[in-house]
Amino acid sequence: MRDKQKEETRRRLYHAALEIFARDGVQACRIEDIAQKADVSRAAFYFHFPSKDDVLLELLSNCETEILAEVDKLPQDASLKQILETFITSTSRVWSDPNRCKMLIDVFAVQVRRTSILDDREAEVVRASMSRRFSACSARGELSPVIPPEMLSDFYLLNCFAVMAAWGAQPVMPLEDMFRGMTLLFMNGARPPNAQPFSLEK
Amino acid sequence: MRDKQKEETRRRLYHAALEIFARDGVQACRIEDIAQKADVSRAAFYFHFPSKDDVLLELLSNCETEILAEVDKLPQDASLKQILETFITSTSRVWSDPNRCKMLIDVFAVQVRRTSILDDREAEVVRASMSRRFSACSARGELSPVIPPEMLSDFYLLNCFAVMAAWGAQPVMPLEDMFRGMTLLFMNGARPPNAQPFSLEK
DNA sequence: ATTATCTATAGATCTATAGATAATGC
DNA sequence: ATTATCTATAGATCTATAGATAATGC
Repeated sequence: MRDKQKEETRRRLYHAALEIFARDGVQACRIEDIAQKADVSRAAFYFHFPSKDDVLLELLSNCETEILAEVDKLPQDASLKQILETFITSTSRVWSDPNRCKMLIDVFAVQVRRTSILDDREAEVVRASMSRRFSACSARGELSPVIPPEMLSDFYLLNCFAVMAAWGAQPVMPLEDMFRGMTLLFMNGARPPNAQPFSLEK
Repeated sequence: MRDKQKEETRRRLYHAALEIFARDGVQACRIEDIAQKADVSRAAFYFHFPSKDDVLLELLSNCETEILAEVDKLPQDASLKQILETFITSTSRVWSDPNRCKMLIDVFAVQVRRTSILDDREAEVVRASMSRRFSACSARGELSPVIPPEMLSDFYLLNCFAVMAAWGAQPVMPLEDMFRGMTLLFMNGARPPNAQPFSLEK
């Protein structure tokens, strides 16, 4: 009963925060307004969330769970094409939500600051899952052996985040189309189709 | 004389801020401490910089100027290889500085939040210059014609920033080596060397 | 005299914490 | 009685601004 009340308060604060973020901006908004909308004191907000940023990380975590729900339905031996198609479709659906997309840039910025990009892979479920998928595909020869598959996966996800941040700032085309263009670039490279492999001096 | 005094105060505040950032972290540090180190009042800081973030943007701008000084020495018709070599060498030299590199993640986060990634290309000198270089290379057939060269340039720079942020968090190898690996991935793609071009359904 | 630079300070907001309230476990 | 949740509040820090000081231009 006490636990239920606690979760209910936390849930109200979470949704109130997202509303106020969307209205005033994450940085500019006052925690007082969030608490007021959730009918609790300002200090109650801090009891549940150390800071505004932690609300954004929870939003990210919820979105990741939604995305993974679809990707995890694929069989263990799904092809890279299937995996990326599914990931692109679900990610663009989840983040195209007109309220969520306003927070994309802030979510990205928090994510950058909070997690050292190379570390802590298991803490982020999408990162962990995609890393395993990329490894499986690499073992089947679907990826270049030059770079470790976990690193390829990290670079791919980072490019996805960049696409989302860019799209959040200025949605010139559907998010899904931007993902597709970036994915083809990631897989095929920026050199012309029939050119020799690109190399550097050293 | 008044101008000289103003610039001198601003310069002192800028360097004091970088010292305090390196000591306490950008988010955690107090502006009071910066002002104290520069021997001015806290309000004087705000007179020169709207916020801590603006100090970081000035740091970024100074680094960009250093990097461009070398890239701009190259002839108009420099090859993509020459351009990327020069960019990688100067960028890794500029940011490997042990004091600067502590701020890489914060600089990246500010950059993400401040500039909508697709907009305002001319405001950032490196972005503008690399965009022109990529366009010239594209016109000579050195880049894939599928994606506009300005977009390729943006993606490349974003990957550079990602590499820097990752390296700042955990420098497992020299920054320059990370740049080289990322550049080869960017140009050649993640598919295996002799595979067919990767495509998606749609 | 006017203007730009900077200080002193008021008011807003945040962060930390002592304590009130109500649920839980004995 | 003990503990978890939340409030009230003190103290820290930030942001905005009125005004002091000193340089500039007439």
